[in-house]
Amino acid sequence: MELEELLHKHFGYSSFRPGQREVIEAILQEKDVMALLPTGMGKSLCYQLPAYILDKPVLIVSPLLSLMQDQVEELKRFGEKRVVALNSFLSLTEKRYVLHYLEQYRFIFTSPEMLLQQQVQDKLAQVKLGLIVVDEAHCISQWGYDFRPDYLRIGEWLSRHNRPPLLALSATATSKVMQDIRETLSLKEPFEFMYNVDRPNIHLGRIVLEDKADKASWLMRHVKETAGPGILYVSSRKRAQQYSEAFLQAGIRTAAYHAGYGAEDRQFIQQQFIDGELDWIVATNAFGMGINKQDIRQVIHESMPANIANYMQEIGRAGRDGESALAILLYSDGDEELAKFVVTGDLPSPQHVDRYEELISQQVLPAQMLKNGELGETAFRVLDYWMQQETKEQVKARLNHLALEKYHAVDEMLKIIQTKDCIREHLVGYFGQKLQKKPENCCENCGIHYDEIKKERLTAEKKIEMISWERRLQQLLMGK
DNA sequence: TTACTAGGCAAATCTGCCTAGTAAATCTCGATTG
Repeated sequence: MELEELLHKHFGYSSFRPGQREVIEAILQEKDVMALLPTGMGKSLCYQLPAYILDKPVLIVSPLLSLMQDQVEELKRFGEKRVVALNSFLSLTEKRYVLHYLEQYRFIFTSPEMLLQQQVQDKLAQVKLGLIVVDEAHCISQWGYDFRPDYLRIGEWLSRHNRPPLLALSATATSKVMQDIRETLSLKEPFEFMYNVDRPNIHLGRIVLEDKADKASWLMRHVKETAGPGILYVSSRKRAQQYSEAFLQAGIRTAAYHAGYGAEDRQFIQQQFIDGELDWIVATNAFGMGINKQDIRQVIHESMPANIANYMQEIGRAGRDGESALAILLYSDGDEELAKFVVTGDLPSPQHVDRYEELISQQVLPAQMLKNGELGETAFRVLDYWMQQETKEQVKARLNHLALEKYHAVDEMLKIIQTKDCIREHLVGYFGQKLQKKPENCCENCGIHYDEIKKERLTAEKKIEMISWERRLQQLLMGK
């Protein structure tokens, strides 16, 4: 049967989206694949279809519990029952059950942390997997070194046994991220597919303001004059709270979103935003992964993103429907200092390294440091990982190098902000690509007609109102 | 590095200024605690 026929049979689609066919063919030829596809372009189909063709279980390593849940539900909507999320949501009994019948599932979603548990590995060794997928593989690079070291351990696990082909999926594709993925996962001469990173329908604004207060008044004005849906990214939970309250007082349907909220609240806010019940989300970088909302019209950064990869991911959430969208980065002098502080603030210090070694030599568990409050949980996890890998001096050098890399990444971002040339060209160039064509309203330096965009927004708002009869009808039927 | 907050103090009975202390993002798992 042709691939198209299989696609139609299993998912009801008549044709592939760009990249899907190439990726699937490579997998079927038992090649390792690194596929860099924008979110919302059907990344998951790249493993879903092969799962049916290969007729063997597929293991998907996913960074977020919520992402796993979403994907499990999506597959269930397609009528697939043999799908499971193996994570800490399961009770001990459930986990035991799932592990016992593991080979009977077609799709097994799990976290890196769970994957590294001995009992899980033992069981997986007995299952003949058809494909291993590392979803959102940029997390290896973004989180592995200084946040979730288990991302780096995935590679060790993979190299230990005879594995099936591996598919690394991501939407972030800087050369450094790609290199980290290749190395950590030991991809064997991978087939690589990379989409065009440019998103011509997103206008790239950059506005330099005096200070924080200036930003606040600019934002209030802007948000009142233009329509959402939009995401405002801020640098702290507290500020997310403050802005969302201010917007609410101005009569704008807004919610704050950050990791300080529980899973249920976050799910609820996210759903409200997706359903069009909120105009703005004011969020920390916790918001975004796995969000598939087509009509986000604006993404504004109130403070500097830590690096270009994050920036691209965050603005890339706008305009998935192909309609015009606006990304605005607000900057005031010295913003980079705070960004640098925040991204390196959690790294263990050389003193922590010495202390760790001291405790080891005294035959005291290093976790004592954590109990004494000598350093935070993240810092300890990172320190503990590296101290098991390398000598004291190597770890010190590594941590120093990590901090320098992070500073450098902030500086690269700053260059984008400060450039007097085309911002789009600069951004695309950072990903090793060449800009094909400059769109209208390209970027701040090429010229953006903000007034026209504002008008467009207002018309868009009316359109939304017209559609809402559907919603009203639904409410009537539901008796709300 | 920055910027907000609490607390102390002067001078006046509420307010303002200064200083020291503190906090600033991302996740999962599992052990411990109230």
